[in-house]
Amino acid sequence: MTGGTDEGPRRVGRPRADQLRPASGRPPREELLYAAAELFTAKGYAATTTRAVAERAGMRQATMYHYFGGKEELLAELLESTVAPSLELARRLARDVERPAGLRLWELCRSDVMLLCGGPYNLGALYLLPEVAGARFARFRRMRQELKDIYRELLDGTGVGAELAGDRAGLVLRNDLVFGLIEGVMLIHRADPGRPVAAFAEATADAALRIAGVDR
Amino acid sequence: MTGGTDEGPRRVGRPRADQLRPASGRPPREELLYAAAELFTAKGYAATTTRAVAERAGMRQATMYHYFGGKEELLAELLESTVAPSLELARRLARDVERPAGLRLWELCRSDVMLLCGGPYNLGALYLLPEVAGARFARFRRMRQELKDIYRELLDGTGVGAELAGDRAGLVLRNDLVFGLIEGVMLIHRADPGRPVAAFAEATADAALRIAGVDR
DNA sequence: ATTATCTATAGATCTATAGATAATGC
DNA sequence: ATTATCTATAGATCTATAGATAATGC
Repeated sequence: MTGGTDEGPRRVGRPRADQLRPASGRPPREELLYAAAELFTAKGYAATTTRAVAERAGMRQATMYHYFGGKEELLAELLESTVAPSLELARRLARDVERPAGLRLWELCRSDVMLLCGGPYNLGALYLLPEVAGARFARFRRMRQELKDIYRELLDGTGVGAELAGDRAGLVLRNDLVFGLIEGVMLIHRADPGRPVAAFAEATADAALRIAGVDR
Repeated sequence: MTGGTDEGPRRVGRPRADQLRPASGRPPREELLYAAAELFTAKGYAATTTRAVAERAGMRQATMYHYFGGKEELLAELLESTVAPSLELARRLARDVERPAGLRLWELCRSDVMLLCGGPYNLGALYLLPEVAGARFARFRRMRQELKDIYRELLDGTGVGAELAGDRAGLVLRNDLVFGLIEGVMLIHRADPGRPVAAFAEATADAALRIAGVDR
């Protein structure tokens, strides 16, 4: 009873107007990223205003600029922080040459679906935004490309490459189909957001391997 | 030599400023739809201004309002006119009970990919816009839902339903996966826009049936 | 002194409407 | 008279910056 309730966090800086600070306990920078993710995925990037992001994060519009240079920086950071863990796993799987490539490809697909659909908001929808093609997001696209190259490496390792008898275009096409299914998984998740994500991720990874023509 | 060159089209109404009218020969309403399709698919809906649409169509911003009530009306018409031919084919295929369901499903997938990727601009990208969830586009979404129901009807008819032994959720999931692949086909097309579309459409239809678990 | 916030606002849009204008049609 | 267009603009934004303010830290 005497102890640690959070009545006064003793913060540096001018207090916020009203009781704007949200109860989440997240630091402001993170709170802004969460707010941006929710709004960008739900309404799109261009349709989301800096005011909407800031106020959902519990601060006034101008205060956002204390933490980020602008809207583009928010999206860039969200994109890169989404693809980063996926790329990390992919690199690890690529080195793990003991296990069959088909299993590793399946695992990568499953994990990516979890990542894109499993969070509190649907990060996968970020990949569908037309703005991602913009120059500001080149770094994200480079990371995404490296990830895709690992998909191809794994697909090649399954023996599909041999089956296609050196038909390079055919291999690239299969990889594009697999990668496209995963990248667009949000379209499927949206159709029934209530479906348990873990089972959905496995089913989607199964589908990806069926597309690939791999028996796992 | 004497005859019908198009020097003076004798148009009603005030002439356009400068030589704004484009050489395409399309009527202005259609020209606006083309311009909107190009811009919406390339830059997104919210990021496209009415000025950009109008000027690409060769007229001043305000003139657009002579043909359309606003931006939303442009997108609604584009969405509906894209799904309409697909829905028409789907209805025809649903009635054509003589042919095996797997073949008909394949044909529907192939045709949808052609429709979404085959045109001069990539209509498929319209389906990825976050704005499509908006209330104004309910009619499009209803049409899209009817199309999706026919996908399921055909999938059910392939015998996958029997194989899944009345596992309704499993059937719905497979259909979501198939439909999601087709709906997101633009993500795959984007990866290599130069690929010949006809062959790409067949390969994608093949992939869809592999996802479905149908042997065609 | 440093920090996190606020208020206020300049400047740049963007949409939609009002009303003028310059053709053809009758 | 009708039509297709134009010019001009009101009103509503939206982004990013300037500069004030109210805390803590030393």
